[in-house]
Amino acid sequence: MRQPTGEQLVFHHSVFTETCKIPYGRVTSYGQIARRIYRPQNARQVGMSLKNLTTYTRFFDDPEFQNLPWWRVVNSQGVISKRERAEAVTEQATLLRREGVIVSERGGEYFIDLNEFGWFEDASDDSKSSDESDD
DNA sequence: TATCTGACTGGGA
DNA sequence: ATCCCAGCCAGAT
Repeated sequence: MRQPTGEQLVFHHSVFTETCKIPYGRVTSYGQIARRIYRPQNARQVGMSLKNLTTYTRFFDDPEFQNLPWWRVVNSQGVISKRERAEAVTEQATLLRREGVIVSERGGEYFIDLNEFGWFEDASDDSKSSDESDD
């Protein structure tokens, strides 16, 4: 893997920063993060940033990235996205359940109800944003 | 340099 | 609702 350009580092840093903002017990989508960092066409790239999380986070000093909550990011349908490391999927489901997120199974996939646990900056979530408590 | 791939999405059939 | 697919764009070969 090559050294990311400064522009890419900015992108990755933005993704990590936004991911860290996702409240405990809530989830958001790759596309939503892309929108939040003003790169609406880069949802796939958001996934890549998280895929290479350990590689990219070492380019930054931010200690908050040490325990970055990558598991709070799912796809726009509320499904835990498939990936090369299949184990990471069940691992993500476990981490989410540990935070109280209800993760149900559908044909071998793990599904989260975004109406219940989804986090969106424009959502009028007045009752659900109060149950935060970092670990 | 050319081509393929993927932790994505939204829209059309 | 489900399936399919073109667009997307940085990384990997």
